[in-house]
Amino acid sequence: MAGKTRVTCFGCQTRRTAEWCALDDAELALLDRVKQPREREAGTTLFDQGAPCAGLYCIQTGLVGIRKLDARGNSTLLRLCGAGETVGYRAFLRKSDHLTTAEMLLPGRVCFIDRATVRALLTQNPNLGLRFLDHSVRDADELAQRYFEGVTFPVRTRLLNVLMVLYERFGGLDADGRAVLELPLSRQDLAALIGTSPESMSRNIGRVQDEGFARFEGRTVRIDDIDALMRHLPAS
Amino acid sequence: MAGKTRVTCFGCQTRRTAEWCALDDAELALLDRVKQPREREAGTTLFDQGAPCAGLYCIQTGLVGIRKLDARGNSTLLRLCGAGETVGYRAFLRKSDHLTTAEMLLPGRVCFIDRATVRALLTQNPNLGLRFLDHSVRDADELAQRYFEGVTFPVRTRLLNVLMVLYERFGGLDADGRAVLELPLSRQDLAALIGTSPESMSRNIGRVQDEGFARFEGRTVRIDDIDALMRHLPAS
DNA sequence: CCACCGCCTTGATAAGCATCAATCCGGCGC
DNA sequence: GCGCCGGATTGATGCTTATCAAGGCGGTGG
Repeated sequence: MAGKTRVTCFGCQTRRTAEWCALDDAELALLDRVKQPREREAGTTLFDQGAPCAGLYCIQTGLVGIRKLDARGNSTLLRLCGAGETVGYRAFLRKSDHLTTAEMLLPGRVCFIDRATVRALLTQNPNLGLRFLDHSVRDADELAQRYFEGVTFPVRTRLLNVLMVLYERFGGLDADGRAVLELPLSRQDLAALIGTSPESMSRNIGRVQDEGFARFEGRTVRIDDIDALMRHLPAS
Repeated sequence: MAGKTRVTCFGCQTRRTAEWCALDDAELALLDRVKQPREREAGTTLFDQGAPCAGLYCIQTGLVGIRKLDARGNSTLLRLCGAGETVGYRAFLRKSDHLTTAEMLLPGRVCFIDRATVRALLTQNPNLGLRFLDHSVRDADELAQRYFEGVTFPVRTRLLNVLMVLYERFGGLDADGRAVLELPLSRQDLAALIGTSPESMSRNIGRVQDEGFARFEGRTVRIDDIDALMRHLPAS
């Protein structure tokens, strides 16, 4: 136990921004009792495309990537999920197999909540369903936006776009007050995130560097002039 | 009134497959009282991208296309909605402006249900929310699939794909037992539906004709060998 | 009938992108 | 150190697609 805090759902900071804040104390106690927290390494999967849905996964720390594959080995990152987010809920609500794979991109702690418990909580507390409804609507809106960008904008534009999105989520200012972003992704995952090949990603990174928008050193990105970058983006 | 049937929500055949089947008789009576049915011509819009959400639209007959535009005139058809479907619910649930435009592609009758009524019904009947949750999950799944196809498959494959989807929905067999599909869309809308230009659509139609998959005569498509067509599709 | 207009097609051209292949780089184990 | 391996880059090539431009085709209204 030494050095390993026992985190209850009550004390879980991320819960407040998530679906589970709809629960009352009794329901939360149930959730706390049955949840199965587990530390997971980067690269491991929470569930795999085509597998039946065993339950939900609530991310406490770390980063999860939602992937979609096809028979010929094409792979795409549909979205990134961070602390507080619950993944796997669509297959659960659909009552069918997972259409995607959830993979740990950064190590972290994830709680598993079995199907039966979720079903019990959902029937007992209608507000929980409404929270999932909110989540699903946001997901759908985001996917629509990504589809639109995917079929209308070239790779360079999508790259600049995703850089801004990642900056808002993972970026900050360095000691000199300059914008810095530590990418939580490999180049090939970055490519998969905007739906292109690693080679095209590499070339376009070089291109936006030549254009002076950003400097890439490994996984750290320095953005010299954020305003200039944003002016080059299409109105979103 | 002659020749114009007064359709109540009770008698509405399409309701049974839609969100509103969650309502009891009293709630249905309320819906029937406040709903505003209206015949709409092709080309008119139910709501426009950027406009505030006034309420929901329940399609009785006809076909509605959900469009997304950007400042530079790019247009994409995100999805087609037919009889029984309710559109505009995402903006309503998000409590913000519409992110898309809903346009009549075929003429038909659409009922408008104002915001206040929907909100009242939603708080009163938790099952209604769960129905919308189902709808939203299906939308999100479909959009994920479309995004994946959009960034991984070339136009020809996406065309064959959409032809099969449209065939399942609008197709049938002619007198000789051959598969026929009457397209409810212009060529440019067909192009917008798979995220390409009208020129590329035209060329790829010619190509699948040369390959013998289908024959296009105006908006009617004759598919000689459906099995051969399906074998050429990537495993979905 | 003719002019007009939108939709569709076709052609020519250039840009974007995937693919294959070779190379380079950094980390890790031996 | 040395070899190995996966990720990343770079180059060469060809396919795919967008774009611009021109022309056809089918309506509708004068």
